[in-house]
Amino acid sequence: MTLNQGFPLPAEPDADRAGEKRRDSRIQVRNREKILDAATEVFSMYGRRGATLDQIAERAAMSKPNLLYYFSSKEKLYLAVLRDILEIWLQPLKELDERESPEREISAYIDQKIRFSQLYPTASRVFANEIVAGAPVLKPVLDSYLRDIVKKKARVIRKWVKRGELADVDPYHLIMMIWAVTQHYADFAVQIDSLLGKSLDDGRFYNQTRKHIKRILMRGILK
Amino acid sequence: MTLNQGFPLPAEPDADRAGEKRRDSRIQVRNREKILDAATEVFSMYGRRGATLDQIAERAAMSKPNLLYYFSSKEKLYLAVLRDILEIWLQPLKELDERESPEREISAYIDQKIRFSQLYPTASRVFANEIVAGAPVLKPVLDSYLRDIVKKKARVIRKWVKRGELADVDPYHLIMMIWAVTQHYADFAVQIDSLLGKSLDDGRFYNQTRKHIKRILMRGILK
DNA sequence: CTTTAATTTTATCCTTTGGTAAAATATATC
DNA sequence: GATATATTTTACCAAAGGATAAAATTAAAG
Repeated sequence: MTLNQGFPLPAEPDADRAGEKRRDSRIQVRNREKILDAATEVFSMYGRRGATLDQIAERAAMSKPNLLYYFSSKEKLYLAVLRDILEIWLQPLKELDERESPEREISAYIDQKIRFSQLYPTASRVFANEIVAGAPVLKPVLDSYLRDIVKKKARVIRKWVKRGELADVDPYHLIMMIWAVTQHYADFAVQIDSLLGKSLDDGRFYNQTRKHIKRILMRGILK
Repeated sequence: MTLNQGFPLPAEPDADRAGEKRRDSRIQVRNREKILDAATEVFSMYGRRGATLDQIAERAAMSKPNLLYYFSSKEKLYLAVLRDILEIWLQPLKELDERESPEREISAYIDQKIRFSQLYPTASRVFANEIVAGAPVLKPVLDSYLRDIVKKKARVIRKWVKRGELADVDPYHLIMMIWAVTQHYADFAVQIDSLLGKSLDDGRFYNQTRKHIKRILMRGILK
């Protein structure tokens, strides 16, 4: 639940208790988690600004002042939610390894991204909401942290192309294409439900989706 | 600006003036448009609930009560915005024609979708926001109108597959893949800007993007 | 140029919302 | 089991936000 390794989101998600107090009693942990879960859901439906503390508190089954005891403001809570999401969202990309074959690596990457969409659709939507809204909070992180990682991984992909293991694709476009397609199934889940009555929760559909995406993309980029 | 041909959004976007009055004086038209434009921008940034009439009014350079003279509630205004968007969003799909080759048709479809992302990125984001939020307003439309059209077009794609002109792809997944990839460039424009410092407004980038998407997708689905 | 209708402004209302204060209760420590 | 600390509840508050009323102004029609 910490998941906070060195990117510049305004330090300490819930920094009020500034480094004193022996922290994290059992009840602390439980309540923070309850709140973060509730907040994720509410933020995903109403956005950072449209979400209300009352809604979040209700969903977390506690009073609003009680919630504010754990996160001293709505903004801090939102930040804490984003922080958690970003880290798991980004993890798979970090694992792209140039020493392996692109076939294997990109395939694995797609798998992980779809898995993320399946496991954390709500979190994905909070993230999507933030970006669609113009990344009012995350912009600095995108400009630095994300940018660096992607640049590094673009280099990996370019190397594969040079080695002739991959068609001549632009690394950035490829990465974004994978993001777009895999996240779509979480972010636009309602639409998919309307059209197909299915969701990634359905194991059959999950696999069909996964394979379909991979088939088209891999065919499109492998030599 | 009407663009309202028969889908069941709670009839009459701004239905107060219920069918009397000779409508649409010059000033009416101008102000409604100013408001819709302002609203689109504000809704795209803050979502249906986070957006405020004050912001919209300010951006439209008029007082809040004045705005409410044209759209009698925030909800009606939101609806009016969505109505306009959905129609242009959907238009290209309607044009898929089974009598033409899939190569030509799908290629043209992708072109149109990217063009939409270029021309109406803000509108695209309002739409994205609505869907990500769970389509609280559009759900009925997705369940009926959109569903029917997509079903019809899925049939077209299936026909191409049967004729052997297309690889064995699932029509629904293909359509959603195209949506995902093309919309991404409008909806996640900030992210792209962070990573590349580019946007579809840049003609060079626009074309590079278009070609790249088409190259990978077409390669992935053509026989 | 009136007279009528459309538009805009000003003042105001009620509700929601983020947040605080302080009292009350529960939990942990000695 | 008393004392200190952590947690929760109750009672509020000020600002923001959607909406209305009615007066004031502007535009259109005859």
